[in-house]
Amino acid sequence: MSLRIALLGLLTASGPASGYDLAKYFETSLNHVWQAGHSQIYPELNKMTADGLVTVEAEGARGRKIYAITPEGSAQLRTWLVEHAPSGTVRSESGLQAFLLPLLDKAEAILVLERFRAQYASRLKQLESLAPHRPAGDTARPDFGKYALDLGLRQMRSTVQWADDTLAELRGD
Amino acid sequence: MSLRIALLGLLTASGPASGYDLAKYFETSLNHVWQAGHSQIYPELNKMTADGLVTVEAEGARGRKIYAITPEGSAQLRTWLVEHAPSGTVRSESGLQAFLLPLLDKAEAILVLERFRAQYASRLKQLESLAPHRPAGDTARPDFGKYALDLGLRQMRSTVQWADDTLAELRGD
DNA sequence: GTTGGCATGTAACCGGTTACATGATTTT
DNA sequence: AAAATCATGTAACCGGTTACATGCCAAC
Repeated sequence: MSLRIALLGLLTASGPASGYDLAKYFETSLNHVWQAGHSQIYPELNKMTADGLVTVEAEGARGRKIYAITPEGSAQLRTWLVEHAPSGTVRSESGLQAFLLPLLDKAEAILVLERFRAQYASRLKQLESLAPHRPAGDTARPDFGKYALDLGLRQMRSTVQWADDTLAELRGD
Repeated sequence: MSLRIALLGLLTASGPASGYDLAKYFETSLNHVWQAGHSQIYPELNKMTADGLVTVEAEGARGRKIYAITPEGSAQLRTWLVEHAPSGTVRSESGLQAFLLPLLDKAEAILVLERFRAQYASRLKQLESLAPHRPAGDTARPDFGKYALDLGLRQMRSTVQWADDTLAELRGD
């Protein structure tokens, strides 16, 4: 379900786009929140076309298909947003490593934490370099991604901060 | 893979336990980091037995099987912890809703955010009520879950804070 | 003319969820 | 005697990942 929603959301944010474009948008604007590769996107777009949520607006060179969201697609997107209570399931390999840290002796734990910190710091940097998605000169469409970006930044920062504090604690013992 | 690791970690943290016990530990100690239901756990324990990572130490009433981690299991757990760079994939329905918030008008966005805030606030409360897992009187084993709990608390707090700040912004406009 | 990016697709596999199924023991 | 909880399992399904496969067009 959520893949559909994400695709409908991106189509709304960007206007008509191809599967290829959408795959790229996943990598840039939506990457810290959801991700999907082309092998998942293309079949889904076909199903969504069959279900009337998107239409192939035009076909360009190299078999390129431009999809546009339909009114029914918009309606479904809106309904999901307003009605769907997001599932609370979390699966974080990093969190699992944090949980298991006490298994290691101090020196090893520090090494694991340093790798952890580096990974999140680089993701943070990446997010910081990401300006909210808005096509140049477009003031009509709302500022997509702005809130999610802020949320992502805060979460990344507190995660890096945790790693720093925990490293300091381990080193200080 | 990670399910195995989580099971090995729990067996290390708690000592020998049944699949049923482990399912409960998932709900309590590990819940904010990883989750798994019994239908996933039982088959996995059987596979892990076949692979020599755990053994059925004893069989109790009602077909209860007590599993213990083997040296090979410990080795594999340790290797994963030290060597495995956790994958950065994130899939957050909440984050997706945050991304899509600009689609809604102010009143609706506030409703969605309030639900969001309530959900995370209750998860935060739940985490706060969770003392780090340590069997009474046990000082031999390290303090499992302590770090992961701290990390989880920080992440929850900054998420709730984001919701509060965003609500304030929307209401102030 | 060959390399690289554009563009779409399929198939096998794996991990996780939901639902079904069964039976033993304890509590009320 | 009935209800709740303990305890283990299986099967169908679904979503996501990896790998395979193909062809077009532009730039060098």
